[in-house]
Amino acid sequence: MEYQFRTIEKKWQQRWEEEKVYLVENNYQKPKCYVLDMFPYPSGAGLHVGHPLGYIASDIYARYKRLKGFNVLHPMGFDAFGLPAEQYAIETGQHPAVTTEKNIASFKEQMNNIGFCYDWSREVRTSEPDYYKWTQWIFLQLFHSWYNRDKKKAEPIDELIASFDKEGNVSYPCPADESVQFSSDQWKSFDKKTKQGILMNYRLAYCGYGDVNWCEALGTVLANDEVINGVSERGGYPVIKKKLRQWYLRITEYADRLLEGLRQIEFSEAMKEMQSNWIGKSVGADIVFPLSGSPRRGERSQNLPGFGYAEYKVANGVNFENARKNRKNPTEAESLLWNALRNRATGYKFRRQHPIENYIVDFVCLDAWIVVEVDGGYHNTKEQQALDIERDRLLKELGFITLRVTNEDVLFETEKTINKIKETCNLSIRTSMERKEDNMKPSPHWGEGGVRVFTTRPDTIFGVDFMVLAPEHELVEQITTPEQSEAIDEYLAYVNSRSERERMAEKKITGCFTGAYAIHPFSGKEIPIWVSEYVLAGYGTGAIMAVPCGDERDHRFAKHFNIPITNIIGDSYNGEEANPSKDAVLQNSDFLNGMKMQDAIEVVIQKVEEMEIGKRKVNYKMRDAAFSRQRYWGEPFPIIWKDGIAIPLDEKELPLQLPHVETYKPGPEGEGPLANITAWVNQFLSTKGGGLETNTMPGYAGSSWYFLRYMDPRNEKEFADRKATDYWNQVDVYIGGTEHAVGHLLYSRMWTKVLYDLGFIGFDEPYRKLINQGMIAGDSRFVYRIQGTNQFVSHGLKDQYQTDELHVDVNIVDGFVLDTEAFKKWKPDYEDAAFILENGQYICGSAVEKMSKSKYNVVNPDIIVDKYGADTFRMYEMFLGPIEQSKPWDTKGIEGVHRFLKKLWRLFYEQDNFVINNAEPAENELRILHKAIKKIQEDTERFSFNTAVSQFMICVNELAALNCHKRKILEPLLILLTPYAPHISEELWHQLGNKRTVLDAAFPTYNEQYLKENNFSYPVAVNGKTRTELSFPVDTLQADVEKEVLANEIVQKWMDGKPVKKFIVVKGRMINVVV
RNA sequence: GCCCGGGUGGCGGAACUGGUAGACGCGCCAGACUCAAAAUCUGGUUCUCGCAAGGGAGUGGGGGUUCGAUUCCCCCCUCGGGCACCA
Repeated sequence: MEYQFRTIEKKWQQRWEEEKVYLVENNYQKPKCYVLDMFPYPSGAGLHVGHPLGYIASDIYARYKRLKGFNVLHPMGFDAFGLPAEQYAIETGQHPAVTTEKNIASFKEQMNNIGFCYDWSREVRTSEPDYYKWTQWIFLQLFHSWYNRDKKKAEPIDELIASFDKEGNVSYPCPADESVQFSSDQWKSFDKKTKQGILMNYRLAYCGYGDVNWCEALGTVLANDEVINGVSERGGYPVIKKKLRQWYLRITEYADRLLEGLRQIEFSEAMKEMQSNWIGKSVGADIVFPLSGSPRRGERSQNLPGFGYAEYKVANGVNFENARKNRKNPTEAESLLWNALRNRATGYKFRRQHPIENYIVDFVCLDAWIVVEVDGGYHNTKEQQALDIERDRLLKELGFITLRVTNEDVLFETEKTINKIKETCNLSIRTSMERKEDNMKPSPHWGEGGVRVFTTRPDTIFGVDFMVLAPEHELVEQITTPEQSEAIDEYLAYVNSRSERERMAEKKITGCFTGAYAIHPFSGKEIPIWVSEYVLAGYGTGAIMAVPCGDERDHRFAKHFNIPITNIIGDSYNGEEANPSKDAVLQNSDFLNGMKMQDAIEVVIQKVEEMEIGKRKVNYKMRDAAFSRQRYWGEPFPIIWKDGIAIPLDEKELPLQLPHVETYKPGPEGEGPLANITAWVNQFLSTKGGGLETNTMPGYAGSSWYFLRYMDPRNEKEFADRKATDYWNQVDVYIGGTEHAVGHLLYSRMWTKVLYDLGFIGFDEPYRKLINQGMIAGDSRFVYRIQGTNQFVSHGLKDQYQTDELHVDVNIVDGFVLDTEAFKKWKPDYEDAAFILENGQYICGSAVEKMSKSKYNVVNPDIIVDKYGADTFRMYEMFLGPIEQSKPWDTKGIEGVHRFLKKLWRLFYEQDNFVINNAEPAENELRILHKAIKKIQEDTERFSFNTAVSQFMICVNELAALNCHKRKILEPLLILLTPYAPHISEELWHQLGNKRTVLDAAFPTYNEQYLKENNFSYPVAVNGKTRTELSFPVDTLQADVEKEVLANEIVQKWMDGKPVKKFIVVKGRMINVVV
């Protein structure tokens, strides 16, 4: 009987389905193992041979664990919401639900063809209402929660409200805007809308405003990759940034825990690095460099007190020094008042002797915009009073209210005075809050006056030779001098004309001087302020202090623009190259001289904090995640908008179903298509008095928690039963591509942490171990058409002609040999193609490229399975190479694996005779078997499937050589093979007379005893070069070995009479004689 | 520009903690079977000098540590992948 793989495979696939062998029960008694694949987006193109790589690996592992006695959860589902289906709907009018359904059906058929052990009864689809009901539910949990920084966990928002009632927000500063401060009384006095506005600034799922890529011509919002060089990919229409109301997830609050969590999970080092780079934690300081009083071109626009230190130097000499001196010599009243105001004693943060414009005020609350002046004796003169009035007027123009108190007020009616200050602040903050509500954007942190930079190296502060602002920095417009105005405009126009990509890849140094100067906070030195595209607006403060001697880019910039470089590290800087060391000893650095840089960091931070010109700061690159899309095919938000307040739907009202629509045109003003369906939007109008949110959720909503749903997929009361989530717990092995490194994996980790914090599940990392599968690249084939003709010349002869290289469908090429008849039929154009052959064949050219339709190098697994069988396909994909490595597909190579299975078959059948016998196995046969058991078990455990397949081949080759047909050897071998080639294993297992499925057999245990060798054949090297082999019993004494080796003729020849210097024996490895 | 991952026969790859480099498979060559071909089987196959016995070189290049390096260290070249020039 021949190996009829297709008959066997179809038979068993059917039997397994009928007998429901893959049904997984929540059997809490058995040890569990959860093996998960990243579920696919069901695209219209179907699977190509690259997709199943990870699925086969996880399938093998899942089956292996089952044989090892585990209750294995190995489910599959579909990430069914998404843009392509909607795009397809726009183009063809077919509803996304219909095309998605169709695509899923064909995906499932392709998968089943390969023989995966999925329990389809647990299938989930993110676009099904009974699934997205719980996506919406989790969204509401996020909406109803905030992050308690003290406890480092999410908590219900009600607890925050209780705290506000009690003490305002003193304990829990607002994560969105630190300047928002209020007392318990104030909180209570706020109206509903203000309160909700403030709470929105704390919620884990919140609404804010963000830029989108808006294309007027297409009337729609575009994804980043749909925008190329500032115009839309389709049509090439201009794209502008447009502010739209958007939902966000406050993932930044979890930055630290996401970083911490990486320590306890088994992701590859590269993956962990990618995630921590994305989170991008850096520790340093924010430092403000006051602006020098150079003329500016910008108006004092918007009545903002911008650059508090302007003219400061001109008017008062080193005025900043004065402020510091004044602080050290306060009057009695000032001292008393400072003690009453400092450390937020009133609930407001006050600074003293703080410069604003060209004044130094006694006390100021920058959040409430209140200045407090303590008037002593000399304020009573007429001239002084006039000056004071003028000063108050100017400050008022900047937005400050000045409250004047006398020395007497402070000294004798202290409490009354303090209360007065507090009330004034209260009043002010309310109006400020309202202003904010109107603008819907956070106010800048006023009064810091100057260029605020973030630096991780405050120790280098005396090496600052210039400052650089991002071109987008708001100060650029305001500080540029008239002389530099034209140059700056030109530079900004240049930057504007460049795409992000171009700016990123740019090696050239570009920049422009603004004409303005900042003042060094310690030395008082003037520092030129430049603009350059190498500073990014979105990171840190969008401005840097440049230290050329310690930073490579700063150094190049300084050299390029001839900016003098200050050396603060002596010999450690050679004048040619920046030295970013932290170990050098500081020089030229005033009070830091002689200090090691590493130690100076802390000293400087303390100093700037003391001087109140900066503070210690932990900075993250990561931004909050935009969580809404202006699209139809996604989860609707369970939110109603009423009078500008977001009102969540009740849990009982979920799922909020997506309405059926006929067109997918965007709504007005860039809203999603749902905005066009007024009946749907207003379905709660009568009961709740508002319309529904018309955005939908992004792709990663459904995929952030699907691993939980598989545990209890049909639960109608909860997203999953707690008993089930406790049992199945973390995913033990998660397999998928690297493209999800920072998106899906980070969001999913965050959601898990939130659900854990809120007590819904018992673990806070979703995936214990992650395996990344590499891509399978296509192996393209080319034909060469002689230019201007329909003649094709074989690869070896093409250089004799002028030819065009054209992709040809790999499916009509055998190796490199083109099937010319099939080629003629391939496209009408080639019908009467002529060929110039070499040796009677047309040889194609080749190249390894990404597998894609347009390159005609896509190989469909169905065709391979049809020709060689699923078992061969599975093993071959694994045999190609290490799972995490990318490699090219080569259909030719599959023959070897196929031959292996045929050879295995022949151990059971010779022609039509079943040749299995019950004889006792010989020692060498047992050694072969147990060597295989050991190796294959170890390789499977460490996901080294390619070497395991090799071992199968070695094993079968050796058994075939011995003509071994013994049941006691072959039966365990079949169990071993079951995870890799389940169909043939099951068939032969039954041929051996077994009645129950091999899927539940027990994995054989290997016996070390059979592996023991009595003799070992040692390679003998002289001076490291192997010269001969000598066999010794493994337990021979070294002295005996030495004697025999040295007596050996060949060894003696190579020793050439020289004395032995060293004699090395590595037991069971090798022998080396050194002469 | 920065970060990550790779470079081993004609090809995919193996060599787990430094110990016989090239397992296993493809391809190729030779042979068997056959009228012939396919299929199958057997043997060979890193390069190089040599009829052979045997020698020499060899894991991208150069240097180093070591009795011994594909493996560890330094420098360079090169190919993939990613990026938000990350201060």
